[in-house]
Amino acid sequence: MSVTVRTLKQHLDTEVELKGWLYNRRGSGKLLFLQFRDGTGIVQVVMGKADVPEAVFETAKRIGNESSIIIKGRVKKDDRSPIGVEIQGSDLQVIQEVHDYPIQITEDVPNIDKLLDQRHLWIRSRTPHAILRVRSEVVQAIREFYYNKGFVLFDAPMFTPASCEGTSTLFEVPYFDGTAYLSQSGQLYGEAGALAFRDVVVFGPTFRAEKSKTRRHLTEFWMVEPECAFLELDGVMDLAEEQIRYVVSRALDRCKEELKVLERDTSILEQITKPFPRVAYSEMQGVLQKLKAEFAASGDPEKQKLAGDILKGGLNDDLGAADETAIGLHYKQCVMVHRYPRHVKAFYMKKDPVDETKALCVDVIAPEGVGEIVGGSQREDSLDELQRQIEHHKVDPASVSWFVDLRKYGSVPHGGFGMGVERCVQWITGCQHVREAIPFPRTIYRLNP
RNA sequence: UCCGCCUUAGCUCAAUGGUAGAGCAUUCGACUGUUAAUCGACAGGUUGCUGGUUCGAGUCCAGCAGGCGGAGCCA
Repeated sequence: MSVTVRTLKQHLDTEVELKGWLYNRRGSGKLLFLQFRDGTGIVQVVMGKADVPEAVFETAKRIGNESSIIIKGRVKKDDRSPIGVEIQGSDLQVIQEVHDYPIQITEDVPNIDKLLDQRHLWIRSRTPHAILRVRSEVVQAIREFYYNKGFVLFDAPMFTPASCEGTSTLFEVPYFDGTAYLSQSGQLYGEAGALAFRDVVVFGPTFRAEKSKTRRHLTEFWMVEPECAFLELDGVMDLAEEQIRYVVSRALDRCKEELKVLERDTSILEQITKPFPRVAYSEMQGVLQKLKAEFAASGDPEKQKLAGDILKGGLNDDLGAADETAIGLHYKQCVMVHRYPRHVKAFYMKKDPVDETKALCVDVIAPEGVGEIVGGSQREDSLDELQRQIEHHKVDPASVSWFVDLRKYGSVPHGGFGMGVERCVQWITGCQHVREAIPFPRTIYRLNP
């Protein structure tokens, strides 16, 4: 019977056939331990010289890592095995023999660039395999969360006429006789969807031509962007909190094996069931000033260095990376910072009626150094105010005239947010580079493989 | 765009300005319970490129190239 490693426990003490690849081999003159990989897991095949034909034993001894093979053997319970079972091998058939596989099994991530050159092969190894399985679970959890809430999946175009957010850099592509830009957010289209379907979610890749070279940036990344009619800022925060909590719990629940392989300390992730602190930007300034003094006075040189960079942008600016790190260290939980100064935020965000210098927006800052994973807001629903902001932010009016229409024909309060899938996966898996959280990462200096 | 760091064997890294080294991987050998197996042996090099200083440069200097981390911007 042909089976997979994942289901082996259901076949105890039966003869099975496994199709896959040789992951690694240890052995002696008369006993071989083949680490066999089939994509669903890794199992040890034990092959005694006396138990198989001599030609089979010689083949098993000879073939190199990643040779494609078919194994026959009996499934045995074994407490020494990480998966509880091993295979008593009786036959091995080679599909393709390999001898020069370029990646070593002793794979930590000392030089990510060299491994990324081999990304098409590296994804077979334990660590990337585990991370990408968590990603798959995270994406599935996101889809189910919105589907179960009755949201309509509302796909936004990738080719767009112009920028959604004036400042960021866009990828230009030739488009017949003109120019198109790759989408950096589906949000504006999501707003049109929300006024048609009430609750929608845009989920797809987005593109940013930012020349960032950090552990947290990609030029192509996936973003989930819910957008809801009649949802105000508090509702946006509720939705973001509920969604993050759902996704993290699902990963903790269904990716235990993967997180074990990744040696992830899940103690902070498990705090996710507690409410997220919601701190107004103006209040956070005070918290940061206190943290700055506290870190400077601590004996820890790393914290002292961090203290120097806290509130570097001044008291009325966007929060910087040091501020986000400090917030993560202090709260050890996802923190929602709301009502930033309007001048640092995008044109479509609604102004705070209580304080016109602030926007009705929220950023969710994840702990453990990942930084911002969610940015959202209540949207400006007043036609006059939106037009003033378009002018003020120097957005091309022609390219957003359809968007302005949404404020002419049945405008209502509405809002939503965007969450970066890779940053979320980076946080959950604790992987060092966001590049590890996507199968084939695209960055400023990498387009291959 | 700016700042800092790195580039030596397939990989990870050593080497006061004075003969180019180790671990892992590969190859060969030993081993019936290994889990990144272990042990033994062989082999592996135009020290990123170009120039300079020096009796002598992997090492010092300049330029270039590639990479990494960070700032800004963002998710």
